[in-house]
Amino acid sequence: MALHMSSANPSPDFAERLREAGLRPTRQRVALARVLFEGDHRHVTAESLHAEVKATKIPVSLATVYNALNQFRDAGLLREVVVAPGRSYFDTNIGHHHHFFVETDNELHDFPSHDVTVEGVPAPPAGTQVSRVDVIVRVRR
Amino acid sequence: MALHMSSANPSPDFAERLREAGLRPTRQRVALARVLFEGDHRHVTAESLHAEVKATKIPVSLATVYNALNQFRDAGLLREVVVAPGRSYFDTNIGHHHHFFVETDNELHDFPSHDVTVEGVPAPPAGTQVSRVDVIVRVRR
DNA sequence: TGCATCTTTAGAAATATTCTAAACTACTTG
DNA sequence: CAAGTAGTTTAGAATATTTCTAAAGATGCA
Ligand SMILES: [Mn+2]
Ligand SMILES: [Mn+2]
Ligand SMILES: [Zn+2]
Ligand SMILES: [Zn+2]
Repeated sequence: MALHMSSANPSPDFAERLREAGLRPTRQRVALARVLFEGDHRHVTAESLHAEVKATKIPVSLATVYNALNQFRDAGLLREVVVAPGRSYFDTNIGHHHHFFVETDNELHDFPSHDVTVEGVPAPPAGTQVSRVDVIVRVRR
Repeated sequence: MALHMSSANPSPDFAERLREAGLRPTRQRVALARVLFEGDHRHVTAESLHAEVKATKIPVSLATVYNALNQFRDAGLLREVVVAPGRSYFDTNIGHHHHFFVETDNELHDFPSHDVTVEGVPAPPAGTQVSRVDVIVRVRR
């Protein structure tokens, strides 16, 4: 019986992916990319990612985690989802989708947007262009 | 020619409204309620509201503004809209509506939801109930 | 290998929000 | 209307998140 391949990463050459994004593949950035991108899609906070990477014995400071997350986001490798004051998640799923946010336990779950339609939104304010539409469905237990 | 009445406040008895919400109508809370509720709908931050109320010569601390905003929100007098890390707005419009967020100048604009439909949202995670659906249309100049 | 440039880091700083505990005030009851 | 009490406000400290600084370190190119 064959092992499953990770869905989105047939050849996990993280150094190459970073170079393509215009970022030097440093030890810290490669370690962060590996944790972020080698498995299924994730929603991480700076703190949670920092804890995970430190557990792999690669030395990395929290400032570097913030730097890298902001750079990855600016390069289009991640998107940022803000659900509550002081609760910012970085999302490795950069395709079109929306979120359930379970307020009672601070969990974020994806749902695909291919079935979701947001209709009837009026024209944006004069002189502006839409950059993204976020739908957050807040739920509680 | 008659003066217009403020749309939502035919009799602006703020003390009474606070009592109905289970809050003692203290000098600070009445002053905050007046600024928040006497005109049209508003989107304020704790800092901006603090500055406004201090300008009316009612002494009020920033801690009290935070306390009051959280209490007003918990009482259903306000809702909170989080658009970016560290940018939380309190919204005096508690009816169903959604927002344009102009990222380039941190402005929040309402749009009515009576024309907006969000369709195709899957069933929420098992054991949870939807408390609210937020649609934020992010735009830039 | 040498060098310029970019990156990482510890620690300080900035920002936003909450907490503490003491002083104060609104409502109740006599 | 004079207590009494429970709720409220406050300054300042604390917490939490994120960014900045400047010095040391790593990367990639010649
Ligand atoms: Mn950021
Ligand atoms: Mn809050
Ligand atoms: Zn997601
Ligand atoms: Zn609004």
